[in-house]
Amino acid sequence: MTVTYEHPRPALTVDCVVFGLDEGDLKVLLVQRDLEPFKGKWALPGGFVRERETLDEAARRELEEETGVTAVYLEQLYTFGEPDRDPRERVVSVAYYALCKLSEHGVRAATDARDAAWFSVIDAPALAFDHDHILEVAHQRLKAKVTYEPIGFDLLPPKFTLSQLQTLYEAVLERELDKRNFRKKILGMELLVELDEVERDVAHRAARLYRFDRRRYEQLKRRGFSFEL
Amino acid sequence: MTVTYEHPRPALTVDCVVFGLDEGDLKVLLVQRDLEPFKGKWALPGGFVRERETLDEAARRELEEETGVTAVYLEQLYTFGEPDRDPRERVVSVAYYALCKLSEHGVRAATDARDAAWFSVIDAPALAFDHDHILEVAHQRLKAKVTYEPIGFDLLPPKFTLSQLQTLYEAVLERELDKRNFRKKILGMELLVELDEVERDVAHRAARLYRFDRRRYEQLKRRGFSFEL
DNA sequence: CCAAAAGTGTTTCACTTACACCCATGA
DNA sequence: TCATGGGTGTAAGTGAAACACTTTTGG
Repeated sequence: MTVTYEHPRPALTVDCVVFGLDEGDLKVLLVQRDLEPFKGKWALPGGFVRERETLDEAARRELEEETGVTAVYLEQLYTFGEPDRDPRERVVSVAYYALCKLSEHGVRAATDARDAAWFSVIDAPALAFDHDHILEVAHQRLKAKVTYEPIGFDLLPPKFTLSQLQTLYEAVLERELDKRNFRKKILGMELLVELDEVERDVAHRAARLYRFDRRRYEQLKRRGFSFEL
Repeated sequence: MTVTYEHPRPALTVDCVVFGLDEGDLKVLLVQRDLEPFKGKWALPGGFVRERETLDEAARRELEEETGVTAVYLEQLYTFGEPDRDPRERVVSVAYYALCKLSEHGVRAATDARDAAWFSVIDAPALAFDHDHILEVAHQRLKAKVTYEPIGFDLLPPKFTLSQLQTLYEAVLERELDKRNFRKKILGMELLVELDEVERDVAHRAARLYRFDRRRYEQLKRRGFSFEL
């Protein structure tokens, strides 16, 4: 038996809010539009979902095509479907947010891709479509999520100092943290592995490097442990 | 200037996971399909998004059309877009979850609408499409959200006893709570108004009735208060 | 008077918070 | 030797958790 349907079919896109961390500054990756509408304006990377791909795949693909960024933490954020969010026609957009290690992607995004660049999240330019709003929602979500899931590590290089980690949290949460209490809490979770290495090329005492033990986290989580900052 | 686009256009639907509370039992509202595919199977209420309505509006409309339920807490949950989640063609579904006072909607849903009925969330029947999965995700979300936003009150009648409230939390969270600690905590938030009324027609000491002071909650929230169970 | 649920305080323990100085290093 | 951030402990306070009996009411 075959059934036929008649119903409107809005266009479907994915858009990605990609966060990166640059020296204590939370940044977002934007692309400059080279087509109308909003030609010349900055926007979130994204594009149409293809026939046979999942939404997650579409987000990853568009991100890679438009900015060269790959292999990041990626999570669906929210779906925006106001009828007039695109002036041409109805376009429903499934928004994602992503975290990436700016150290590994900073260059490619600027060269490889058409017109991609990193902007500070505070004082980003006015964006095309409703992308300001999407960015806002993504930032809120990141702030919330970072306190109860250890996703912050996806913004740092694999080896990092405790100060870098603290600076990351201060940047994302937009408030200062107490150094001793922060270290006590983080180390007390036993999710970090202390490496036999220190940072290099600093004009002061070199800090010890750590790495995040993701395997251990998964293990603890299964036993009911919950990350809490 | 006119721009024309070529890209696939999946069908777009909304589906609603409606929760209700029946005597300490968390229930979900389902409709029986009267068309192929999955004819005769139970499914989440939902349907196609119209040309000029927002996704939220579509969710509310479909819910009302299919089950008669109105005026509930409604929040977007997640968008499901696996290419083969619908056997006919590609259908992307924006899922919502809703809370309603079963006391006010129990009857209508069973009579007014085609084939709607309430099922216990634990031991619901196997559902059409990927609706089992959607229900699962919604339940997880509800469990999480109920601990940091006072949305549980949307499952209770306007006037309720502390025991009812505790039973609600126990049902949603699937664990027991300590009576004295629960009351201490809830009353300490000063979000409940003690009424000059007690419950009626019970074969034991009648409990005092309370109502949730939403206005006060909004006020406190703006001052930085955060609900936490 | 019995059954059933309402209502009520205290103690213990763990965790959060506030807080300041010495150390190691490279310039 | 100086400037810069690295690294460390304790005390006080707050909030969570455990726990049992008396009261009220209707049947």
